[in-house]
Amino acid sequence: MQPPAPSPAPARATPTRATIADVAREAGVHASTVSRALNPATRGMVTAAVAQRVTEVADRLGWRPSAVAAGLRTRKSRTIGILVPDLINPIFPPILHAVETVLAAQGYVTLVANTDNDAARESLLIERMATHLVDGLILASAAAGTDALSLCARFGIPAVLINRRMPEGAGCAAVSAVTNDDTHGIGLAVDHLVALGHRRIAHLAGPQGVSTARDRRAGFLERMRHHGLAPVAVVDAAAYTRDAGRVAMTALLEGLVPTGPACTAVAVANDMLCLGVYDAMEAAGRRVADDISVTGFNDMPFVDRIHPALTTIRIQHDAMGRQAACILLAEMAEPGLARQSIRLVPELVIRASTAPPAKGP
Amino acid sequence: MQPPAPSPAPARATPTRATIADVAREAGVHASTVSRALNPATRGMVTAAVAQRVTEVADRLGWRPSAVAAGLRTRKSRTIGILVPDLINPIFPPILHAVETVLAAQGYVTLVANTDNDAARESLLIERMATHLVDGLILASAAAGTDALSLCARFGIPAVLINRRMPEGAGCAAVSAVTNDDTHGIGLAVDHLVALGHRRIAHLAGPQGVSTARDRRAGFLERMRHHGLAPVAVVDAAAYTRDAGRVAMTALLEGLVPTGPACTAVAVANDMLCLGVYDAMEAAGRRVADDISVTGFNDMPFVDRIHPALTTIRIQHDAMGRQAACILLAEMAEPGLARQSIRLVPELVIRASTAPPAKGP
DNA sequence: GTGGGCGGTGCAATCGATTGCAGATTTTTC
DNA sequence: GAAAAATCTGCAATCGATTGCACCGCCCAC
Repeated sequence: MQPPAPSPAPARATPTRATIADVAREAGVHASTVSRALNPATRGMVTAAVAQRVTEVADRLGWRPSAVAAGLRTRKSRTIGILVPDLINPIFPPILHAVETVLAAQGYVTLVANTDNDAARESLLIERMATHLVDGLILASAAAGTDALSLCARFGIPAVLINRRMPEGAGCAAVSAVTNDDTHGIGLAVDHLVALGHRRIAHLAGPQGVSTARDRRAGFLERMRHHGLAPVAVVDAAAYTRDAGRVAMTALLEGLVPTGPACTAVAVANDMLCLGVYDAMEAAGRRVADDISVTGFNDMPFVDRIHPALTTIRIQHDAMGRQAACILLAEMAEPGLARQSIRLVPELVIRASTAPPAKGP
Repeated sequence: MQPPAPSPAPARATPTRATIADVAREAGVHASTVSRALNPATRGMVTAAVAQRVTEVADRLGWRPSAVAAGLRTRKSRTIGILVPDLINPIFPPILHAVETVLAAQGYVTLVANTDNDAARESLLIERMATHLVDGLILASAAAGTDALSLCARFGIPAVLINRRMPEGAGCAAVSAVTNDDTHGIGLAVDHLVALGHRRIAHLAGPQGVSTARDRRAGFLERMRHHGLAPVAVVDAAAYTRDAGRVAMTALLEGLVPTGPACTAVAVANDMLCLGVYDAMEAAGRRVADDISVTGFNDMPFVDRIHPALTTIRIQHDAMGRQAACILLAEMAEPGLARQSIRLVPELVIRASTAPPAKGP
């Protein structure tokens, strides 16, 4: 553009972006001065007039900073990685949205990836993100038997867990976490069922590799004991998926798992599983609420519209995302900061999937 | 680790990653040789023995390439940006998942961001991604009156549209797109309703700024004409949200929009709107299917479990994501490639929200 | 036996921005 | 009015990997 060279079409072939050197030349100052003038943090180091002129030239030339070049020098990419076990599960998008909103406001960009609940894939993704020099990592995919945390430590990447904690043993104090009070939450479901008059209650648990499943299972048993009740049965689903829920519930209905007398209610570990529970009950000709009451967990979007509308435990998606993002920002700014573990309190949402037990035949 | 220096804790303070220079020194070769040995594409340029030795040393030192440094030199970040209007809408996660799977297999990492249907935010995000030197962009957020495409052109970033096209005028030929055949799809819904015996059919359209809404609206009108029917009413929702659907349907039910005789069926532009339609009908004491049949669009997850189960148009989430990713990869590799526009064909899924019209009173 | 060819390596420049240091200028202070 | 301090700006090194070019041997051929 500036040298009207005889070369045919540099304009089209290479829309070469202006660099800081171009701006410097045009503004008649040194590149370092341009850098200082354009960086809000260092603007104060140059004369107002110079800053003004440089800014104008930069605008005119359409200069955009290269995060890559800056990142190489500063070892900061202004990029945060987020690992999610399964984006298809509707509880994650709202959490992600909150995280992204907080981070975007601070000028960060987010690298989102699905682990598909696969530890190997998770490791690969963390390595790749390390390669891209992410400044921090938000892990919603924590599970037992995973290298995630040790990889982060090895690469020196600050991390915050969200929704799921690490298993107790695995140096859980080493990393901050924002989770729900799952124990308390499932207790609310038990209380509600008991209050309705249920005594024969089963638990459909999640995959025991993740903390939400373990905590809810333990919380269920504890709260049942508190009420002086013995659980009719506890079945573990293989994954937090609709199909795993269907399979587990089918097993429960067909007596394929050791159970006491037939249950009148089942507290399910998660809403996604509940969809499968509904499927299984429909297939078996049993009616939700009328025959067996069902409670979920998460209050994920749209479960108020399924039939019958699901009684569930509402978690604080938004607060969870926000808090995690804030903690991560704080720990990135000051790595020595004490780790914190925030437990958000969930609430019971009563809808139509729970009802008093049918009077005995 | 290797030099047991007296300095207190370099291990903790700076887990300095090994660089290519460290590997070179340790292996007794020049850095450029290391680079060639470690890059699969250039491995052939060095002796097998050297390659072997370098690889071993790199492993031993735990060397990881710096995508940032490489990116600065090569002007390729191996990063792809994806812009989504609203991640909360469950049709996007499956699409994203498909895109991510294809790209991850090629070693790319994805930068996902929500535009929240806000043009300014979209521009900001594109600029930020340009700053991070994304190699390509997948835009699911295309809407009229947006700078997205011109920004991409300015920054020289290849882009592929997905789900939504650009408005006809705006140089639509300049960019590839993978979309649904929305016109055909909504026609299937009309055909189905007509076959059930409906004659008084309304259309609840989406926000007319986006192509899916425009095409479905046009397709609806066209197909009605084909059947020799005049639409009872056409209402535009303000956005593709549950609440906008409720508002629009309420207006329709209360006769706030010019309508002919009361409708017996409404073809809705999208499943998310349908949730609001159900809300509005419930509030007005009208029964879905029994009083008014409802069809959706997208077959988003879980609409088979709402009550009554939604009759809708199924789109090919997975194929859409895959194709878009493949096209983008191809265009990145060969920028001169002719643009292509792929139109996927949707299918009708009949469930319980549609029924023959009630016999007149 | 000498020249050409070629495969393998090293050298050094490069990508674009940042930053410690030093020099130049101005301002403040006694 | 001179010395000291404060303020600006330029210089050059740096971050880590890539790559065009040159060079060095070695092999083969004539």
